[in-house]
Amino acid sequence: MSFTYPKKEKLKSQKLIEQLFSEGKSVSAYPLRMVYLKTSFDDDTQFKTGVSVSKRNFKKAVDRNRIKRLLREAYRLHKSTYFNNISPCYALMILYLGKDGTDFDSVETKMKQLLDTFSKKVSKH
RNA sequence: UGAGUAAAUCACCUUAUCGCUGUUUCGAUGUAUCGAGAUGGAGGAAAGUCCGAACACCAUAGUGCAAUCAUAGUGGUUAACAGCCAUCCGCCGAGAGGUGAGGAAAAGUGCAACAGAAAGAAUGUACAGGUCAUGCUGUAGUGAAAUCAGGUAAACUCUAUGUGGUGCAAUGUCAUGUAUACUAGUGUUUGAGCGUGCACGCGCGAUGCUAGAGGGUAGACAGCUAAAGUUUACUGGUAACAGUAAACGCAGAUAAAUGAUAAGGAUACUUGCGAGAUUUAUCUUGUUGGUUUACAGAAUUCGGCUUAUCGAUUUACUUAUUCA
Repeated sequence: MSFTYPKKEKLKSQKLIEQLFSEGKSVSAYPLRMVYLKTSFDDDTQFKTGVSVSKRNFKKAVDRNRIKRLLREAYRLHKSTYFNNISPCYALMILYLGKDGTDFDSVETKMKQLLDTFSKKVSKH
């Protein structure tokens, strides 16, 4: 697994996302929260991940874009270190719950925590 | 040099590493992907969605009436506009300039603070004049306005002109799925209902329409970026703008790309320290550290308007002072 985040690994199907939010479980490391669901994909990808920032907390599109970019970047850089030992397929959605802006360092540390707790929780079962 | 006015331009940069996305070339095969290379990848407002269009569909979007809304000196400009340019007039400013919702008050209705006897209905008080007599006439006094065909139309109104609707989630093709099922009402050529309020006309229309309850899909491609295009030069025009020539080929994402990190530099501000100048508390400059670098993110595409915006630069002009 490399540091890439191509189109295939993005969660796009509206149906799957609805299913994810209604049936999925979640872990959180404030201000981040990850919803996940065990599933399977038609193509070979193991994970499909989406990123979301509430319009309620960030009114301006620039701020939302900025945070989504930071989230994607942090996910991209750290997913390989935590996901190598996981075998089943998962759909993931990472949410940003905070109301204030942030920087890359804090997002990175929180992302590590989040992925760590996720991988531990999943590998138990 | 100070103060100011009006236009125009720019919107931090460079390198390295790791990524995202469009196009294209080559190679590999499991024929749809992978790998490698090359090359594009946010704005002046991309924003608000306020006007005007292109384009698409709604019977050939057709006629009349009504309503609504918009515009409002004059002339020009444009595909079009409520925009823009020029100019007249009013108001503001010492000026460069700014600003205006600038058609009509003898069609009608309404409204007018304070002051004042009285505010659209009539005349009161004082003085003077005049008459047989009388607010009959003038002056004073209040006020923006006191009979003047008064003011007011960012009050109704009238006049002139314009105005069909829905918007790229339009629309078309392919794929996938399915229910021409059930209940009630209504209707089938003597026509329910639909297409804009009404009327006419025209068209669609029975596997219909309305209501209830319920089921399914929600993917791909086209539309989708060559355009009333951008830049430069010349010509015409006071100008908006138009014409000619040359060059360029300039984002196309879709849970939505254009990013992250590190280093260095630049701009502005500033703490401390140092130097210089003088008007002795200001300016110029060196260095170290710190803080800044705004508003803001394409979503069918253009022309405008409006709003947000740290700052920087250029040009033209006005005015004050000094010098010649």
